[in-house]
Amino acid sequence: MNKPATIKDIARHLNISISTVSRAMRNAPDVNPDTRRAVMALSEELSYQPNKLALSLQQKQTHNIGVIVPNLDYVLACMIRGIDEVALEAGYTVMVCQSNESFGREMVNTRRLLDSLVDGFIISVSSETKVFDHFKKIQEKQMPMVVFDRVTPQLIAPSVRLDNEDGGFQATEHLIEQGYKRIAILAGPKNLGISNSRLDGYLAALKKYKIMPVEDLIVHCDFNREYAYLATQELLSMKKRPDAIFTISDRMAIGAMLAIKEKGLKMPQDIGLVGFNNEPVVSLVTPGISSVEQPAFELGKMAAKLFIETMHNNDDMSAVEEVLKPKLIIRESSQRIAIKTTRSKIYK
Amino acid sequence: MNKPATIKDIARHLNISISTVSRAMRNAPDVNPDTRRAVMALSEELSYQPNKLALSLQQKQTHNIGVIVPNLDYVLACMIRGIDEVALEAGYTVMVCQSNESFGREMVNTRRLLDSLVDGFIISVSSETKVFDHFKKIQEKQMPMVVFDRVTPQLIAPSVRLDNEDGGFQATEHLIEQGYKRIAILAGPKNLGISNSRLDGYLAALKKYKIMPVEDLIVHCDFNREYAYLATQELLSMKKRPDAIFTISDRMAIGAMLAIKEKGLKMPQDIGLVGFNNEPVVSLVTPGISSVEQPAFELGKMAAKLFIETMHNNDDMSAVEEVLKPKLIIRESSQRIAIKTTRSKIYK
DNA sequence: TTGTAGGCGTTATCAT
DNA sequence: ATGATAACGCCTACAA
Repeated sequence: MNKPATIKDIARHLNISISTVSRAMRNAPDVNPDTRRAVMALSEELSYQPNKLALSLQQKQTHNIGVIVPNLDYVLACMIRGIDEVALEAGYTVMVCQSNESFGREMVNTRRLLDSLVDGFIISVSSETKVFDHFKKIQEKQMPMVVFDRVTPQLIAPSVRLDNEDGGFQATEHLIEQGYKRIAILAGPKNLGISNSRLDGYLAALKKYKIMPVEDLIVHCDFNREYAYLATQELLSMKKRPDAIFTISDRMAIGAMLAIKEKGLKMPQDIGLVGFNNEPVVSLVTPGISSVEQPAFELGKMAAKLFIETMHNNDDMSAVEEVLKPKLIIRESSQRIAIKTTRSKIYK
Repeated sequence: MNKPATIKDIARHLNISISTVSRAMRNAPDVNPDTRRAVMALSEELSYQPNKLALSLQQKQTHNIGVIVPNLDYVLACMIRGIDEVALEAGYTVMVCQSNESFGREMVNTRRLLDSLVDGFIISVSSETKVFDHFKKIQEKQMPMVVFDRVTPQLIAPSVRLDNEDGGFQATEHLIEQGYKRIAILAGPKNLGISNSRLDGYLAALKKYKIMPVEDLIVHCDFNREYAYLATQELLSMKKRPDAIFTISDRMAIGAMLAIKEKGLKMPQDIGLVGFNNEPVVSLVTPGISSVEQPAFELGKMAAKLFIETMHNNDDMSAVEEVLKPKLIIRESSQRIAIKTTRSKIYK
């Protein structure tokens, strides 16, 4: 109906100049209190809203942050909440785009946001991505860019990530302490950084306890339930089957659990199981699955903080690398010592 | 480093006027092929990218859609994927904002996007929201607005939603057909539309089979696991306890299941259970929980389609109301007739 | 076929 | 304390 009011309209109505209105609006020091009051009153009446586009065009910044994520699963959603929290506080609006783990989609989204829609990016790389030119374009434009969660050495930028190696270590050490001897690992795809780090942690734990790693117990498989299910079936049909499995994601843990149950094995007595992420589902299945918890919300907040800092700081921050510690949450699937103390807690 | 090139730069380099460059860029019909080639070549070389802000300012449209959602849970994430798919196709970029079920946050987000950042909205209302002024402001601005998933009569706008009543009906009828006699319902908060619709479906099914509804078996409780757990404990401690429970969300179903297991009752023999949403978790617990599946991805696509239509169509579309049918997925928790045929399917 | 001029809504600079 | 003017990058009459 009535198109939105502009400072021009206000100026005309009040018979003063545009610049005065603009000043009054922004609480500039040198403007007559009466004038300001008049301006405020009228702008209220016309329900004036400053036009962000014009402002952005003029100031060459949008106060938007582009967030590119591969999907919207539980952990990522938590992280985004964290990003959102801090960004809002700092006066930024977050634009979330999901790439569906697709390289092409990731490129399209990045390019779109790059077209003067955002001041910078907070990025978690799609698993399909092996070329990083579209992200490098961001850096060429001198735009702030923070990488989070899925960090890769191929992308030199300030980053926030979990100490994945420590996560792998904690999980494996826990299994060792529970008396498991032949511990297998379902690692993810070989090209994924988090996959290898968690594997490194696993190896480090074995080393600490002077256990020789067995090649057949180290299985690389895709990041989902079906593959984990199949891989576990194979593991369990070995002549010397593993007596514990560490999977580097909860979804994989669920797959493993299905195979274990099907085989008629009991957790934690016959076999131990530990997952990664501590998604809600692991506390809902029976037995509850132990899992390495990520401080996802915190991690998101940290990413946004780092972004803001990069924004307001002209120094090169690309060497900054925040690393958060995970925390192992122990449930029935891996706890065979002192079982009695945990039995009571059926709920939650 | 080098600030982005503009048509102005190109014009200067080529010693032609800005408008000619502009025309060449947009494949206008009346421009000399040679000129065009030259322009194209140079714009390539300078890696020219049109400035979206300037364009939006000039054309008064941004080609962005604001999507406001209460959270990023499984179902909503699917819907957003659907929205994204269609929007991208139509040349729109999606800006997702989550309100965290908070009224205040919802207002802030809406206002921010309203400030000339988007051309319109696709909205799912937060559960906390009881006043709709911030959304009405959208309509006052004559902006397209589509409501999806959580629809409310207080917001007159084109909408896409699930046939929640039918979902409630299907779930309840299924339980009746399986021979359950005293069927309880864990409904959500009374002020939520989807809650009441699913309850209506429940009542309709009872009516069809001439079963008198029992007041004590109709429980309103908050939309989460804890409350459902407590409510179920109460139900099970009644002298004439229900022999089946229909919960209007899967999270509630999980809560109910915990209470049922704790009580030592077996599903589906002693008691039947049906949830709503068909989230992945219901197929992972033991026994698998039957659940009403939403065509979430489709629903999202539909919402975006409706949005685009509203956009390109000046007619009043506020009466349009797309309703999609849900589909009951039957698992072990409710199937006590012909159990043998399902037993084989342990996996998936 | 091409160029000129004005405008989109805002701020910044320089006068007054 | 206030106004006039140019600029941000682009488009669209209208004129040449």
